Amino acid sequence: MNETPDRLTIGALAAQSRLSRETIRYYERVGLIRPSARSEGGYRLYAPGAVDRLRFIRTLRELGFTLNEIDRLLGIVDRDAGRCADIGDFIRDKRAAVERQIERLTRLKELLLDLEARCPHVEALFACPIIDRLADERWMADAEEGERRD
Amino acid sequence: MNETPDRLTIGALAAQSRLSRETIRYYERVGLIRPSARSEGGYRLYAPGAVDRLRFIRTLRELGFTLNEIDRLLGIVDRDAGRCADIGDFIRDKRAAVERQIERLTRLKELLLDLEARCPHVEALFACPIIDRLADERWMADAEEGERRD
DNA sequence: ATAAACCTTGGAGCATGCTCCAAAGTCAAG
DNA sequence: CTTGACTTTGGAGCATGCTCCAAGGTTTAT
Repeated sequence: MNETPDRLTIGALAAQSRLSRETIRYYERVGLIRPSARSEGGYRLYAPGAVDRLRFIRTLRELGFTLNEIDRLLGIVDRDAGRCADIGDFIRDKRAAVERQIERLTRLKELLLDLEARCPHVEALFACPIIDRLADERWMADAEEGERRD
Repeated sequence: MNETPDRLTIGALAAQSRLSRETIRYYERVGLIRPSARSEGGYRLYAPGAVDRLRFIRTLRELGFTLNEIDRLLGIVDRDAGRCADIGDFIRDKRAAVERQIERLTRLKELLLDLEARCPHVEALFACPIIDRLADERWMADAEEGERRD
């Protein structure tokens, strides 16, 4: 009594989600996912929806979210009103952070495109003005409030 | 004989770069930055350009670059032909990764905006279709090549 | 009924990137 | 010339997110 189209073992889930078995078990330990059942012998069995859940987690990880932040968003997925405390603030802050990151990445992309165009001539690379000055306040993280100069 | 407008101590540099002294020393240990001089008593003294260098590093860190990747880009800054080996490939790959990340973040932003509009009514949140289905192939990391299903 | 392929738990180990500390020396202001 | 703020080195410790392993049980194909 085991794997069927709607009961994946951890290995099958790993293959479909492109995460390792170990990572899936690790995510279980920290509370991000649980098998929907166990076989008689104790094997974890997952519903097919677990594949989407893990891809959601993987995507957010690749975008720089911590497992803790992902857990908060999964609180919505799980309709867990408890984990949704202050979720509004969280979402607003995250959206703002994502917007800032998009802006910065866009400027970084331009720098990289500039560098790319100068390759493969190292001399030309060295002449890149942004790199040369290492200063472009439109791109770089700035001081923001709180900075005091002596 | 010490701090002047063009000879910052580590504390002043930390304040201006918004990194801690400890972090700056750590970056020195791993080769990202070096003081341009030392005082008689052994204090690190930095040229003002160090502020930009550290802001460059901080920005790239915040965008998800590893210290190792940052070191490669600093190889260009330092006109170090040695560290520039294969830099063209590196830049191309990075530019592509940055582009992909911008795309994904843009879609994520849309999800977050949707969720934000549904706040603060938890019921409405739970009704978010993307969250509900946890599937949006336009946004989610996908399988790509290499995935085999049994 | 046996082998190959899979799974279990528990715990150790590791890479990255900091962060903190103690004991001691340096510096600038009054 | 003392005091208090600052700095030094070296090393330990820590948070995150995996990753690997051993010893053993389960499944399934033959």
